[in-house]
Amino acid sequence: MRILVVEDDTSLGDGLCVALKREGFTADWLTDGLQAMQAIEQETFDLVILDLGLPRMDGMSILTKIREKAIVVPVLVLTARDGIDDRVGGLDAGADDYVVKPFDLVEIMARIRAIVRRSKGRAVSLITHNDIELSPDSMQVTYQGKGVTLTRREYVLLSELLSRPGHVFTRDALVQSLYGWGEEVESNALEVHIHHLRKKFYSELIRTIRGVGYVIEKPVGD
Amino acid sequence: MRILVVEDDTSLGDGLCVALKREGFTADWLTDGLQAMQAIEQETFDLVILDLGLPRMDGMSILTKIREKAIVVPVLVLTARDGIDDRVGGLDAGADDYVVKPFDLVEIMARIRAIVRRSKGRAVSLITHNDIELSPDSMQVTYQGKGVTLTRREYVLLSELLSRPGHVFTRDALVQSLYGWGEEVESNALEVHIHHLRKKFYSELIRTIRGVGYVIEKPVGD
DNA sequence: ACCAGTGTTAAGGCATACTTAAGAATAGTA
DNA sequence: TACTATTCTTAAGTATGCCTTAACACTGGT
Repeated sequence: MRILVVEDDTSLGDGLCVALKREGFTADWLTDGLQAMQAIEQETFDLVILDLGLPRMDGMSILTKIREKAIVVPVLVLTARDGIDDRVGGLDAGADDYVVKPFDLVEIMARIRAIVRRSKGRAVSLITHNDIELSPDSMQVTYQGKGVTLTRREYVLLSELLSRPGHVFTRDALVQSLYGWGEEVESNALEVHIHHLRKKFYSELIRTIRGVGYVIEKPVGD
Repeated sequence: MRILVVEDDTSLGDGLCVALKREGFTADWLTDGLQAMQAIEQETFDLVILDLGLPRMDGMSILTKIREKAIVVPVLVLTARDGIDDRVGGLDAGADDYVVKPFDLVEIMARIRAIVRRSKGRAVSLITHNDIELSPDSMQVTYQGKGVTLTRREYVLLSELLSRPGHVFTRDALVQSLYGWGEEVESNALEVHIHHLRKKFYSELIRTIRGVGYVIEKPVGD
């Protein structure tokens, strides 16, 4: 579950990222509006948390452009002002929710969970990779047409890797997405799970980048 | 099958909820328009029963907003007035049906079942799975031709699971569809009901996904 | 060839789920 | 309203299987 935080206030952006990671999300953080727009176009996020006051390209323009380009991603707007017209403008421009700064972390987390839950219910995004089909909606996985039973950890790990083929996930990133920040694991549990996944599918599925982490190869052609 | 009742008249709202629960639905009840709008955005309901005269945000605005936001949920509108223009306005705004107060409980229940059936896209209101037949209308269930007596909770649980074979329902989702948010349950009641269902049918009917929830296997093929 | 990093395997611990039964709650009836 | 029957929840004990651990084998890089 990948979330992009676009916020130029350093302490706020950092705090949000930490809090998000603690909740088990993967959080990326950008402070620049133009960079953010490019990231949104090129990568896939499950949610964008968008401050309105940004350098180089303001939040409202980003929001408008996202909807113009029909990019399907929920957006949670942050603003320092609490003017009604801003709120209305934001919602009109296609924001999924709206939070006025300063906000309570607990509250914003609840809203984030609500948005993510909602959007998951809508989009039936079926992840496909070679002969593997993974439907986040029903938690079902098939390989060459046959159903494959994955345990919870295996499922989380696989869906994380499959969410961005070609992207190298560091061991730390994967461990974090499996366990959050609370309880660190101090053994080779991750490697064991990788092993099980390779066994249930085929061993070339997940490539090891020695000293770094793991990747799923991009399908041919790309 | 989860239904949201939005009605500021206490006795009417309460009466509707009781009647709905008796029919095997899960009913949540709100009296405030704004709260209702938020609930509709954040939760998932199979039907909204909407009074037009509401505090803070009137029914027609809610209805309009639901359709603006493209939230997919059937709406049954209640109104005290019987003016034709209201009726037309409501239907134009996207109501699925329209009932004028005071109404007969039996009649409204029939309409509710009709709407729900229609929205599920089932021509025949009969859910079949292997040797199990479940008719939403009468709350009757047969297994291998013989009638099986299910209690209300068992029925709700089974119909929820059967509504989407192959879909993994998380424990939370099932608890919510059984109880709404009125009364939370804090024990293993869900597991007990699952146990009873397996006993009344066969234990392989419901598969456990450890750490996640439960599924009914898709029949062979796909 | 050595060493750090990674793969493989198996077993024990522990969280999760099942089972059972009894006491609350609810619905039905007079 | 009170009484009874059914249904639901709670709780405790038991069973199950996933996850971690750890020990050892392997692999690639220097």
